[in-house]
Amino acid sequence: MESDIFKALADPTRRSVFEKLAVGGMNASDLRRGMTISQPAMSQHLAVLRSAGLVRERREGRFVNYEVDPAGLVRIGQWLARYRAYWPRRIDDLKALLKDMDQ
Amino acid sequence: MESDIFKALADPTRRSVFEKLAVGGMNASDLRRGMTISQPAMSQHLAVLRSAGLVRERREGRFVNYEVDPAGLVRIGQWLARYRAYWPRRIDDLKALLKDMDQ
DNA sequence: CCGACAGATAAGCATAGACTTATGTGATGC
DNA sequence: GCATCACATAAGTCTATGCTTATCTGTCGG
Repeated sequence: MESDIFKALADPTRRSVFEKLAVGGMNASDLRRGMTISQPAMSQHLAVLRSAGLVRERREGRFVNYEVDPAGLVRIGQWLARYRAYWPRRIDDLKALLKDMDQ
Repeated sequence: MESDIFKALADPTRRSVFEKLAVGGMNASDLRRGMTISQPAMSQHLAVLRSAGLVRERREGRFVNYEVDPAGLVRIGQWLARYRAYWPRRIDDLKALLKDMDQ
């Protein structure tokens, strides 16, 4: 079910790619700038993100513009919503938990 | 960073274990009921969920009671919140997206 | 048409991860 | 004390996955 999404996000390289795309859509070459990653590797990562519904592509001449696909995020949101019962009820509890998690 | 959490949830067996625990805390043996999984495998899965902060344990005699740890869910929520900008703004857009995702 | 470029795909390799069987550890009951 | 139970850990195996190099597809400028 959600395996593809969580698998896609389990890889740190793919998470950085996704994060870059979240700032703004761009093509595969632009995504590579500043990252030590080969062209095929990037292409493969994008394919994984794409089939997980986290990213979508749009052909633009000989470039392919990638952008965040909200569908993937919504799928995670839906999964998370199933466990709403375990979310800290009071703001103070959440704050305390976040403080605990920091260290 | 979040690799441990997403890796933990990438496995379908671990997601079912987590889901079971979300209904109510129980020990490792109870968790195995109805699942075709060896005792060591369960123990290993629980260790992964535990070190991802998704589950926590409480010793009870010779049993170990496992339960959902809200900290893990909150961490996912925090990650998701970073991409709030891509969440459908209007309810209608969300509904339409969910409808699209169904088929 | 052709050379250069953007990107995808193929095939091989090396490591990570999920399983197995065997054994270790600690609590319980007789 | 000792057998048993609940669980953890060790070590080995097999598959999945992320990388590499090499090659293919498709688009552009001349």
